[in-house]
Amino acid sequence: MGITKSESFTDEQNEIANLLKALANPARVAIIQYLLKVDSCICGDIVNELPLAQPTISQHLKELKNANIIQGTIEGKSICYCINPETMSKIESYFSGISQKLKNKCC
Amino acid sequence: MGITKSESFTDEQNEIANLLKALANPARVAIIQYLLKVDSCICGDIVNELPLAQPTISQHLKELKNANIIQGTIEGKSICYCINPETMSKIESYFSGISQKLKNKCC
DNA sequence: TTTTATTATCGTAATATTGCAATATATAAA
DNA sequence: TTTATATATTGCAATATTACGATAATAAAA
Repeated sequence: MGITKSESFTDEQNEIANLLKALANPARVAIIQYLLKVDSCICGDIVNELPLAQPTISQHLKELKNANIIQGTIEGKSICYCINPETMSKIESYFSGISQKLKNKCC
Repeated sequence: MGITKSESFTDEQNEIANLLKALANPARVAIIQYLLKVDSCICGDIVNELPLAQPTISQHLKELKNANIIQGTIEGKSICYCINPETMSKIESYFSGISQKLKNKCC
């Protein structure tokens, strides 16, 4: 059906799935890596960095923004995007929790 | 186009994206959580646990297996699935690396 | 106001994903 | 061998995602 049965799962399960979905694309991974690389926050030169058209980048940024993974602040006629450390930290906690639990198990 | 321009990105970027894509679904998040909860490794009673049909679960397990996030060993007439701790640890490292880098920046 | 630069939105085509019924396969038990 | 149990595969319908050209919206500069 192409439609995920979100109602069948917990809010937490859906939240994690949505966060990971926002990151689960090489272009968006590249955007995050670029945002990490540049010292200061950057704006629309992500378009010059990646081999994708401007509307495509804009769409990817929107998805990252919707998921609260990045945030953008208007700066003159351009927009400065940067990573939201809180969301990243939430994702990190999720995986470190899993790794922790796995240490006490065998397979 | 629905097609991701994978060739335009690095192997690492594609690898991370693929790992996250495998986890980016509430049913698969639920499967992972269930696998974490049960002490011993389990088999096909995931089907009884989740509100999805058996072929759907089987497909999700296949995706998790393809991504090396879980592994299954044949045990009699059933199959015992468990989480692959190495892959999980790889994902954890990726995010802890990001969080680490973010500590030295501001936005 | 007009121009220029920057980002967002719309519309659309190509492809991917999700879910399930039906069915196949494999293995143990009778 | 037949039957029962467990899992996988196939085929399909509904929906989602990815990418981009065209165009709109916004705001600074001329």
